[in-house]
Amino acid sequence: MELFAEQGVAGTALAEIAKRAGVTSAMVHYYFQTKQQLLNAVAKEKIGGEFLAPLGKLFSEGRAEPQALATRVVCEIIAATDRLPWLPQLWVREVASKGGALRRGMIQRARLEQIEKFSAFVSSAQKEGKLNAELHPVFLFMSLVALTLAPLAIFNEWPRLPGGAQLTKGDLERHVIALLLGGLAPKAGSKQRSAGGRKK
Amino acid sequence: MELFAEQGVAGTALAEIAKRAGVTSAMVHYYFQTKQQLLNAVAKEKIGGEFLAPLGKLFSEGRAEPQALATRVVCEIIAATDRLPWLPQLWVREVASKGGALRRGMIQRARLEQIEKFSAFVSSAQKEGKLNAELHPVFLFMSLVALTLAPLAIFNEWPRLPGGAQLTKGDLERHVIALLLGGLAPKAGSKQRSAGGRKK
Amino acid sequence: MELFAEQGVAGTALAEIAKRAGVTSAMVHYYFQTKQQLLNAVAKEKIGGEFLAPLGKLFSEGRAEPQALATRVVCEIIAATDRLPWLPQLWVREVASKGGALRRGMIQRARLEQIEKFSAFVSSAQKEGKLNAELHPVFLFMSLVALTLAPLAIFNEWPRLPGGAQLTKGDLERHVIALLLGGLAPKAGSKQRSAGGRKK
Amino acid sequence: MELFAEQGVAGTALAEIAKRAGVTSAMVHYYFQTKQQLLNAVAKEKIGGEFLAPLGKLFSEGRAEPQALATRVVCEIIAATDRLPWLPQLWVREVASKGGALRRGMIQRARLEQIEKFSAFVSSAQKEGKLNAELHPVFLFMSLVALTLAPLAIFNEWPRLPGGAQLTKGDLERHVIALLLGGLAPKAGSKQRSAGGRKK
DNA sequence: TATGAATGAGTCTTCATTCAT
DNA sequence: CATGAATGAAGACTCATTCAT
Repeated sequence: MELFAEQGVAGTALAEIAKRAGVTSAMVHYYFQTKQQLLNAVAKEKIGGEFLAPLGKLFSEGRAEPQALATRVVCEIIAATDRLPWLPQLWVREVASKGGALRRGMIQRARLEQIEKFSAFVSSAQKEGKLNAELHPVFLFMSLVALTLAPLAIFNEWPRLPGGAQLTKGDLERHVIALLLGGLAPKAGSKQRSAGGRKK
Repeated sequence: MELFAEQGVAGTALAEIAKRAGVTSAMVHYYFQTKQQLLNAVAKEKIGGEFLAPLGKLFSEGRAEPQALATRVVCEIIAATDRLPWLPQLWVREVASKGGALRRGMIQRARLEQIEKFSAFVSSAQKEGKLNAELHPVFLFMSLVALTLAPLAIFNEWPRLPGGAQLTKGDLERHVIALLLGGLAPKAGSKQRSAGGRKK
Repeated sequence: MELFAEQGVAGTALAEIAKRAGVTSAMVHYYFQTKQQLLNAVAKEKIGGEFLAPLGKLFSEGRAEPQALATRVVCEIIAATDRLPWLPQLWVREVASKGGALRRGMIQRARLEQIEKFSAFVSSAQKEGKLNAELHPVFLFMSLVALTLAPLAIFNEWPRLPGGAQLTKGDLERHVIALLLGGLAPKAGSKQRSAGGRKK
Repeated sequence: MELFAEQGVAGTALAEIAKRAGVTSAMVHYYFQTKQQLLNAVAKEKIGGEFLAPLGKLFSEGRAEPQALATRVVCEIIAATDRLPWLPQLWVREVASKGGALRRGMIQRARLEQIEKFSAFVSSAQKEGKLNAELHPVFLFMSLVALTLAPLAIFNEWPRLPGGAQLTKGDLERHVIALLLGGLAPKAGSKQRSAGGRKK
């Protein structure tokens, strides 16, 4: 996963993986037949088992407030990147990218298992007035993921800030939660109209 | 840019680009010396000139309210993807990805040209109490980009929703702006109960 | 033999044979040491035992008329392909082909065991005027084999005839025997002069 | 063609061909894209142009006696192997063998272009009583080819005969023509009865 | 007797790059 | 300015063979 994340699936030679594992590339074929199958196997185990599964539990558990749920989701995603440091990179490269090697599988798995539950929950919270009604349930899920994984993918090579400080995961977590808590809160009255419409 | 976005830089043979352009690959080398330089040149012109430059103007223009600025930035990014349909893909693949072919250049350029101005503006707005003080200026910039480009990169192949509806850019724009307007608003009271942030 | 005939010896992986036999490829090596030896062993048993041996008997048996012998040889060869459906293919591929895996062994075995007896018999029949004197004893043996096995190897995938009929082994047998009986008969008079002789 | 004939198409590495031609294997791909296409190209030119085409002419030319035609076909085939020494081997290996790399193409081409004309000619000659009526037109064509090419493929590595003499193409030609002239001749009366029928 | 694990050598194929023309 | 020809380096995959168990 490290190599796939760092160099992309296409950019990683099986021989390199084999070397890192202390074996020959022929042996990798012996066990996995093909590069794609190696990826599938290891992705299912690592991403499915150690990222999506725990995440899914949050959705299934007790019906918390949407705000609390979102907060926990963000924390869970960020915490997952401690266990799986390659996750953000792999996500942008192989899930978010067109033709990404994990895209089809992940989107389908994520969508079926997670998003529908989450969407339903969001929709009902919106109807109850507990959630900003202008948010879109599906995009909200993407937003959670994008707000966390994309910056993590980027700032891991981020140059020093002007002041010299380095960005931390804690900073990101606070930022995202702050943004979300504000953004999720239901609109007070009708005063705020969704400012800028699009032309096209 | 289309080919780079669809197949990734590494996955696109120079010969393919040459063919699409109606020339030989030897000629591409004649003008650009190397694949990387071709990429740099065309990225500078296309991304620098048609995406970052217009975006930079927004920051330099009149000192708007932060909320209004964020809204305009989001609209501008999404509008840019009409002119540059390959932008979201290229961004996730080659900017957001470790080792992405555009990463170094883009991050540096973006950082120098945009982020510092933007950060300064955000910081001062926070001090004036016009902006949620818990947000992080640098991450806020990333958030704007991630909230728009990442979903655009993903949902262009998104399967039909359960209801059968297809997601549109307009949906995304409304969603992101709604999230941001809420998230940017300064905290009203002490607890995080703020039913509806209000701008001062 | 089936796999060797269908895909050629070189084109058949030992693992495939092992799988078909319900064992591991390591075990095939345990018993046969090497692919070539496996082939030799199985060819000796199958081709030697079930094809060449019965064929040899015909030559050793009572001294029939050459015509009757040839007829019986043809019938025997064609009948053998009922028991050993892979025979024609294996013959063209691995015996008739230069570098064929069975070539050396088969040619030597066939030559020693069969051809000399057969040649002697043919020669003496020619001297007695019972056989077309222009035939060549060694080539006559090859002709018998080629006239039967080559068409069988080919027409097993032969496309439908124009009329839609499918060729059968019976058709072939009748054809070959008709050709041979005519060809073997001693020249009646002087009418048919072997038109164009070649020098080289 | 030499390498393909000696070692089979599957057994010949492109690198070997390239070496023989004094170029790199990458260059072979530059011109032919793939091994199969190289084979197709070269087979079309060599077999199609230098073997099948001249052969086809014989069939199209003046309506000779069947015997004369068969004689000329045999001579032409044998003569072709002087120009194309690899022909017999390539024929047994890649045309006659199941899964042979040239099989589909050759069978189709040969069948369409040659066999139907030839069959029609044979049939009509049979009806006119000029040709042994028990022969099968399609098999007769195969017989001509098999009687010549198969022995040529085999005896090019044939060990010395007992007497020490080496077989020559001239010997083969005389033998085949003798066999054919006898075999083609119409049955005199009813004397010769197609001896051994098949059981199955 | 049997096999799972392992591998070295080799195959086809791709591609950025070079260069003579 | 432009290109056809050419190639070295690399990559995925295959397979006969070995060996410890």
